[in-house]
Amino acid sequence: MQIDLDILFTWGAIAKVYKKNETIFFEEEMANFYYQIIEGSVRMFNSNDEGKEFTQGYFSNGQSFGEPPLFIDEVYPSTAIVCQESKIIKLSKDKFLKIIDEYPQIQRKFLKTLAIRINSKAKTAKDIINQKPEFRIISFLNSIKKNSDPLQKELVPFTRQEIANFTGLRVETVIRVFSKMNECKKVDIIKHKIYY
Amino acid sequence: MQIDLDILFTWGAIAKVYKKNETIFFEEEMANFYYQIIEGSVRMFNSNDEGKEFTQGYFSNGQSFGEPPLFIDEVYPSTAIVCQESKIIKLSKDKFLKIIDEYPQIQRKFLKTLAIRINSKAKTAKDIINQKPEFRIISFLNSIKKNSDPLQKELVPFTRQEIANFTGLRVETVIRVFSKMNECKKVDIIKHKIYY
DNA sequence: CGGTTCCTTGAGGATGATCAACGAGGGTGG
DNA sequence: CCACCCTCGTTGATCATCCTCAAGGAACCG
Repeated sequence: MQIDLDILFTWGAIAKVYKKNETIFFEEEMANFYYQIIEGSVRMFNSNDEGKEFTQGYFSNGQSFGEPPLFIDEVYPSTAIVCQESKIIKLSKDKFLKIIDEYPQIQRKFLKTLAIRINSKAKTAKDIINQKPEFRIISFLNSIKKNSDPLQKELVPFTRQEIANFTGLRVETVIRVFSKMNECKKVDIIKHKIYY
Repeated sequence: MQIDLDILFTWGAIAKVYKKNETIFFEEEMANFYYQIIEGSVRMFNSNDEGKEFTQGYFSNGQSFGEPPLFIDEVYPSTAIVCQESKIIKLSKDKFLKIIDEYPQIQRKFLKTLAIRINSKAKTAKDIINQKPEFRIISFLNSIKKNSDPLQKELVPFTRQEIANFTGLRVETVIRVFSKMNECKKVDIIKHKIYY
């Protein structure tokens, strides 16, 4: 989902540049701003006591993130950091909610956005419960694959650690599963790069 | 979220009685109706090849369910069945979307509802990844507990199997965890009933 | 009181996590 | 061009844990 930049700036939004690995907001922090990425990418994740991380989602150019808590006066369920230097628009919660009220089409688009996210979270939950590391990894690969043709393999633009964080597995497990999948021709691995 | 019954009936909704364990819609089925429970309760879940189930959510009196796919022309990510004889309102997708357009306050409420669900799904995902059966179970117990006072224990109205389905664990594991939690006084078990 | 559903326990096994160590690649500065 | 560093990938051994399977007990309901 993205709101037109003209509208955002008219309502007093500011653009801020975040350095690589800078945190935008923390888990449990009250939600006070609407964020929309002009350029760059953002990762939302949770980490547990032992430092193990779980990635809730990646967001990039043009996308907004962290909006749900704004609608319900809640805290953020996850932490958000930028993966690379990023330019991000920031608008106060009040103004954001006013925009929503003012422009019904925008509200409608948010409804769609949230519906999409619920669907994808439902899918993720289902696949994670399903145990079986290979199953989890395949469903992650499917979720990021652009074309759906199994014959036309594309580069998987994630490190094994990142995939581990997405699937809730450990790096070593991810590596071993990929080795097996390579043997079974389910993926190609060329120079350590994964193609699916 | 619930829409006023007068409005629903005015727009041609009908109420239908479902028998216990009857299926309302299946996973992967196209979403064509809006459903709202007048009386009864509904469970949405996925099951994998080996018959292991994962419960995505329970819904009861007054609540609507299965709306997200309506907004985005999608199929249902899970199956919905009634847990007990239930009276449920059914309205066609077209009419539902018209109501949404017609009444901005209703649209706004749906935005809130979806935001709440995203938050709770994010939490669930986080807790499930966190491994540790006891941790998963406690977070499930917290999510259903009415009062938040740990001293004032209340009956947990779910069977061990149901809790297993919610947490993605096996019955035996759930039972063993509860036995331990009983010893540590984290829960009370009286006549096999669990109090938390 | 018979049947059904739910709960319980034990033994055994599979599997993913953990720990530790090393290899490969890419980029940077001398 | 080489040396160094840093991140990422890889491998093997060991361990803890949850699942599986099997069998039996308890509660509840008509």
